Amino acid sequence: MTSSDVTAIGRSRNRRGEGGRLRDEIVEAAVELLDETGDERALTLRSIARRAGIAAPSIYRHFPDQPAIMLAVVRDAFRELHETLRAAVDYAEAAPPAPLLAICHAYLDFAQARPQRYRTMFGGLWTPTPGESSVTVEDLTTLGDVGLGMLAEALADCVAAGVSSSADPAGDAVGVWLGLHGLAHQRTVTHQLPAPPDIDDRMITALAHLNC
Amino acid sequence: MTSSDVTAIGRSRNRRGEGGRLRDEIVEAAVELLDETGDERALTLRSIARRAGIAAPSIYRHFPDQPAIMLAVVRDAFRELHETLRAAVDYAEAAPPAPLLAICHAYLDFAQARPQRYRTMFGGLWTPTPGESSVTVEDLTTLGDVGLGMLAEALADCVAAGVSSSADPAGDAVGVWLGLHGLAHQRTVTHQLPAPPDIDDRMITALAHLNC
DNA sequence: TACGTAAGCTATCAGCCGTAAACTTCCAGC
DNA sequence: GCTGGAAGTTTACGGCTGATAGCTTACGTA
Repeated sequence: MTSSDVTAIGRSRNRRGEGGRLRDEIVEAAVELLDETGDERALTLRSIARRAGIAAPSIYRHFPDQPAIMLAVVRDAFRELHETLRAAVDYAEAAPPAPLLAICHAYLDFAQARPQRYRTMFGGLWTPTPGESSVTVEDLTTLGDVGLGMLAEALADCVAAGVSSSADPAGDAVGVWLGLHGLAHQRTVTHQLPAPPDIDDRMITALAHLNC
Repeated sequence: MTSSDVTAIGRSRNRRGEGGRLRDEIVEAAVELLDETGDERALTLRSIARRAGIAAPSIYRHFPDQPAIMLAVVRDAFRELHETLRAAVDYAEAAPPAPLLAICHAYLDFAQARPQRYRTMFGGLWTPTPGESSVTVEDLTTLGDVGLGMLAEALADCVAAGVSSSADPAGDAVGVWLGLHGLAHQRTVTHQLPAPPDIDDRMITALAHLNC
């Protein structure tokens, strides 16, 4: 046993009904670890426990598995992303294409502010082998659909307002999202891209068929 | 020690000057493992050795590190990608935009045929912590530039031939690549995308400003 | 005030990992 | 034929991992 596995002295136990609070602390510790190291391999059961200041087996009170923690982290990140996008589209009440652009930029900002979390969300690596974990697949496939729906709606509004010439807003929204994803994902890996500074708007304009 | 760590009986040692042959076998074993498991965490020194039918420490004759194997795998994959793209553009001698489309489709086909390797190439996760490994950073940033250059050239030809209205072929080529990357990368994660079947050409046409 | 139970801990297991050091085998050239 | 070195092996060490079983502590309720 390593000495760092020993419980931190400062922590005081939660009250009777509030044991669930530790659950949030565990997820929080995992997120911190992910943001700092940028390596989801560093999110071991034990390292998370160390970071949260608890003993490793205490995690099993709140999560059945180690992959279950990853799922919680990713789910949290998706919830945060959806809230961000929702806030962006609510804020931009101006005429199209302003809401669409707001969503797109909010998406890119989200990814840039949390590169490691973004990469983990969409990297697909944390996905556990089916049957070996408590995490089920249907949980995952629908996680990204909310954002896509908002994008499709905003693009349809653009078409209705005459600022987009898209003949298939639903299909083109997927294209817009894939373009955003490529840009966002690559930025999480490197900033060495020889891209022009307005690459964001160029891609969005082209993929959404704006002003054309 | 696990019994599976024992050397396979069948292997016969390489001749005097041909020790380097094992190097290729090691990389090959790593690639097989990556393609099968889809998890770069499975590419451990020992699992690679088991797969190659050798003892684990034998790897150190050919690689200083475990990350060095990953670099070799990724480098190999990039070389293969570049050869594929080169072949595609050589084959398509037709007038623009045929070469551009050929490159793009070859790129997407490459990713779809080797999803795990593609994700590893661009996932950024295998990148070792600087200073802790023999792998240097300058090795990595330039790995993808070759393909980008080919793309830019093909796009410039399109502009010259009047089939693209791009005002900045070099910059837009980056956009095209990012779009392709988003599409290719997301496909390596899931096929559940609600994308129209012609999403590839839609994105390429839009990002490259073809026929417009 | 006594007690049941939630909350978290200690101790421990088996398994895998990367790596170092020293040993064996066998070929190539003198 | 002898010998040196290349090729690869065996053995071993320390450290980390996920997980289980059973213990302690303290709080809310009856």
